[in-house]
Amino acid sequence: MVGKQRDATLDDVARLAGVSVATASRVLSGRGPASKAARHRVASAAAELHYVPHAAARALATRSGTRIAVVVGGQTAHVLNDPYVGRVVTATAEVAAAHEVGVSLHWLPLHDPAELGRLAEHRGIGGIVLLNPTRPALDVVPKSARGRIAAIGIGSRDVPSFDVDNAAGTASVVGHLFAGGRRRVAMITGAPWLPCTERAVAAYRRVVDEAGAPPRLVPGDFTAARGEVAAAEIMTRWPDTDAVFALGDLSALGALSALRRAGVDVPGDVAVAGFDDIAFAALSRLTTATHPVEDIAAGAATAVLDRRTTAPLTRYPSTLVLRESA
Amino acid sequence: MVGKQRDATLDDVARLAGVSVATASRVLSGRGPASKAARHRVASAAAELHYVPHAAARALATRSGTRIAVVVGGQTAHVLNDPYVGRVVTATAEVAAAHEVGVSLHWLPLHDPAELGRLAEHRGIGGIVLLNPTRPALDVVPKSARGRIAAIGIGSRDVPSFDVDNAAGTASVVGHLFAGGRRRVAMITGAPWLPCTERAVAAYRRVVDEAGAPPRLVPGDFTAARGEVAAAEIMTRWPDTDAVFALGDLSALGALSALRRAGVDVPGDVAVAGFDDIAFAALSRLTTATHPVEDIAAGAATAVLDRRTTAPLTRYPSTLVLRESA
DNA sequence: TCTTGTGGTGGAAGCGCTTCCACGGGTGGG
DNA sequence: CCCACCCGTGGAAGCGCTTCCACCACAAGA
Repeated sequence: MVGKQRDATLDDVARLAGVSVATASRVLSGRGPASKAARHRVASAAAELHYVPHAAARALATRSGTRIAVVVGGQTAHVLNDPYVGRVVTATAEVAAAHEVGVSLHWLPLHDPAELGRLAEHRGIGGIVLLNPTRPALDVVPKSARGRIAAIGIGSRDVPSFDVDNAAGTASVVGHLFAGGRRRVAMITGAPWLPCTERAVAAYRRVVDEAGAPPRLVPGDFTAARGEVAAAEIMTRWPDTDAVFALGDLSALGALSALRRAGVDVPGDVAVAGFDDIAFAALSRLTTATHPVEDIAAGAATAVLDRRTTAPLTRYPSTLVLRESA
Repeated sequence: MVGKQRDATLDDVARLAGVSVATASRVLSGRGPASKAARHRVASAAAELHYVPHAAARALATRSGTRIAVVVGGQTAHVLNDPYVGRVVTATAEVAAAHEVGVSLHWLPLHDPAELGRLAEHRGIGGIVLLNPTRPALDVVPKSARGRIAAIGIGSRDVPSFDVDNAAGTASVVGHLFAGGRRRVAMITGAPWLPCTERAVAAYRRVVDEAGAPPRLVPGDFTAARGEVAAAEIMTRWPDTDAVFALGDLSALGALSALRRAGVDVPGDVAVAGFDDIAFAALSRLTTATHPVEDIAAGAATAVLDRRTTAPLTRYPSTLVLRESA
């Protein structure tokens, strides 16, 4: 039987290494001075005992948190009520596990940063990952926590945040549409107040503009239901539309479904493309661009754990996935 | 500004209530004796100060964990690589947040319980939620943790676990197929080694048997890709099949897609039904039965937090959702 | 009246870690 | 050769909570 005796404590490591707990602590946490000799002996003692620091004790002593909070804005909540949040939380929980911390999920009204401030002050929280935060929301955290913890965003505009390269992804999809001979390309956007939507729309406008075509924009909200309705709106307003690009595969699939049901030949009459490359895109033969949600979330979680609050905007590449729909 | 001063500690509460920290601790944790008077004064003091116990300190003192671990069996991992795990983790993280704990996610080879035992012994873990565990896997936890923590399963057979009522759900769907006049109903199963698959298959057999029809079983694995292939297998082996029930909407959707692409009229020639009622089922007009994953996960998480390791099998009801595919 | 209980209580010792601080023995310069 | 000085070190004081244990009323039995 392995490990039947109690887990090794820092005391055990120190004793085995022949140093004091103070020294052991210093080398293991990498803070404070320590001679090469001490450093080495402590390290091997720790390895030998399979020492794993007790997260709770450490959190207590350092007044740091024991878990990282993933917070979703209230307004955004229903809109993100798709696998997206689940994927973020899952990926975060996975990197968290490796760092001896946990993850908790919070739905907060981000337009009122007070509540977020309260969360940041909370002694149990060691870091915060905000989904699509606004600038003031992101700013309130360091202020409330007085620099104790880091907060970084996923998918915000001009603040430290991680996200897919919306602009490039959008450009590649829309570009492909034109390259395929389409000329009247409409777009179903994401939730209008989200930064990622803005970026994507801007990219769409640019490509369409370069092609000398007029933009055809219909607001969306990432849902399949809205995609269905939006597709109908598009075909009513601009019957000669020959391609639809939806921000988010769910909406794209909704549009695809509505179009086909209306007797439109896809991709014959109208091409349809999405963004995200969710599992269902493959099944439905949807042309789209990838969105490495897990990688992004893992990056964000790692940054928060490292207290890298000043991380630059990090954009993950999106690659085009060609299938039958466009 | 709210809460700019440091969070209230048990000491503050005790002082305000005019009792010792020992007494305050007793009433707040509900353990040990306390007079009505003390009980009341501590309670109101705590309320007044918005006291929230420091999870890390408590965990340190009680040698309990600070997070609940969600573990997915290695063999099961790739098979559950769909939104399912994400939904479980998300729901768990949400109830965990209310209890001042976090959740971490672990992919472990459950056929070798040693690793799981190691996890159970780990000082940071306060409870374990196993996805589709086998009996030995579930048993190793209390043994390794010596009763320190609770482990409960989601979707296991005859052990304390939470799950949807697979049998009833399956029966209702298959029953509906027969009620609609179908007579040669095939089934695409889930991963064969999972208990939930067994239960569903048994229910399918029963209904088919009562209808005097022969069973037509093809193994599945919950994926859309497998659903596509399985549908083809079915139509080859039993060309007169007039209905396909797949355990899991992903497989059902895969089957639906493959069938239509092969020129089969659904639901005209062949009816297709699934199980889970995932978001996409609605979009594809798939008839299915609900699977309240979030409720189940929340129930499991709550049980673990309450250390209710001896919980009985809890089966959540599944309701039939009629749409166009069957 | 004097034991024996009670149920309620507070003091104090940890849980495992970090970190302040004082202290030692080596260097270098004067 | 002595005095700074500094690097490396260990002692010890917490972090906020739980819980053992001794202790104090009282109330009830003898």
